[in-house]
Amino acid sequence: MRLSRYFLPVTKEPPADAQIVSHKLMLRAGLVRQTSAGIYAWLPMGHRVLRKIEQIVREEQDRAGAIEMLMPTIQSADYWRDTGRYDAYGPEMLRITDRQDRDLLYGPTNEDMLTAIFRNASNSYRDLPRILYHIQWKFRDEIRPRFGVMRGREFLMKDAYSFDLDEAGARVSYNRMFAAYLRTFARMGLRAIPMQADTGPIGGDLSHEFIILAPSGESEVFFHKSWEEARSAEDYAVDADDTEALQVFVDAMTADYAATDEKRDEAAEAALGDDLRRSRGIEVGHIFYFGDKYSKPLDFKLPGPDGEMVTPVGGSYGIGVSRLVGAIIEASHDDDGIVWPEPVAPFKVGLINMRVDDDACAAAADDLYAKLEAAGVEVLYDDRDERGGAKFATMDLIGLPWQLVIGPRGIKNGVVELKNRATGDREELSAEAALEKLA
RNA sequence: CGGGGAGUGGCGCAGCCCGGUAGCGCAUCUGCUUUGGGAGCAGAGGGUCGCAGGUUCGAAUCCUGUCUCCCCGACCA
Repeated sequence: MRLSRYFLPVTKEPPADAQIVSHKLMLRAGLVRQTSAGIYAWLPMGHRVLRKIEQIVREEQDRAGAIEMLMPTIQSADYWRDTGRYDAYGPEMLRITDRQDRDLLYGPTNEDMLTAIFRNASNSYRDLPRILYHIQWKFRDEIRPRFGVMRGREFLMKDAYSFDLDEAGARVSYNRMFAAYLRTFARMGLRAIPMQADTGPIGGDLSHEFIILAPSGESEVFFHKSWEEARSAEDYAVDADDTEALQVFVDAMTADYAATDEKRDEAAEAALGDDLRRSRGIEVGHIFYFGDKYSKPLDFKLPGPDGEMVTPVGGSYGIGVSRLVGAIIEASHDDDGIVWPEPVAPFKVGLINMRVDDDACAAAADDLYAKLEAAGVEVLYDDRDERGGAKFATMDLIGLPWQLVIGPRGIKNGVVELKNRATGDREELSAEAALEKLA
């Protein structure tokens, strides 16, 4: 993409409304624009990041055996009346009336609808277990939206729903999602810590929040120092179809203490002593088991293997996709701007032509741009008629992992400069070598 | 929802108290010079001051109402 033809409104100063660093940077780097309280338009650059994150989530859901579908944003109130949640949900749900005076709502979640759909379309225990998911916009009329996309009213969420014959089966589905979540966040360059969370009226231990450590986090969290170690997706490699191995994995990942403020265990913390860490955290995912909470009121029963009717049990599993954009920036930035982890970066390379009016420079940059594109490298080519300093500042702000600089100085010596945004390391090398390194 | 604050060119702000017909920085456009970390000089364009009513000869400024946004708190992907 040529920057001269792109839509990337970057600014030196953020609007006064923005408080936290990710919100400021998202506005300055031209990722989003606010259109109402807690509602955002995703500009081209932000949209690319959102899609990258969404795709990683999708791949890991698929790997875990979940099946993608898509449900609507607008739901009939009847789905919610059938589960008894229409009156229970409260003002956070945006209620709408259509021209026939039918009650509709903008979905804040989809348990009610999906359970009804799944119930009507499944016939026996052979249709279980299943995990279905979709990635769709939600609306929750938050009392006070804030922190940009971190607590918006409209947000993109991946929500999955499992259906199993019994609790033992549900635990397997739960474990699949548990492992998938750790891999998902690790692939985005995030260290997410699974923390015991409230299970509500169901009880049990099958509820975890996945927390990213960041000073701007909304909740205070406490954990064993072992979670400070960096981990990659490979550290979370486990065969989702190997039930036993999966349980061993989950047990290992929940062995070390980690709790949110609400679930603190003073005795456990005292036992940790100096190994206890405390931080602020951002919740990027939440998984929980809810038993027959929805299948029962919907009278969802299936003939079991022995001919007896069985009420399936389920869980739901959410990831805040749009929130992750903010969370990643909170976890990865410096004074100059965003530092995108490569897997979620909107472009891999920022190609800078230092002197647009220099024929040799322009020719070399055009050539390298064409070759990068041909090699399938996602490259943003700054071909604007700007001074070098302005281009460097823009590139640092938008945080692409690699900056490839072509200027008269290097051209003279037959080299280009490659800079790593995260480390600041620069090296001079031939255009061919740079191409090979980036392709 | 309770408490606080703010709406003035794209962004950040001043002007309001002490009414007299809108200003500054950044950004934008043109020209010249410049060109490896947000250039300099000269010139130019762009707002009628959230909206509605009222007071007044005259309202961005005073009064009333209303809408929107932000911050703190209780709640949450």
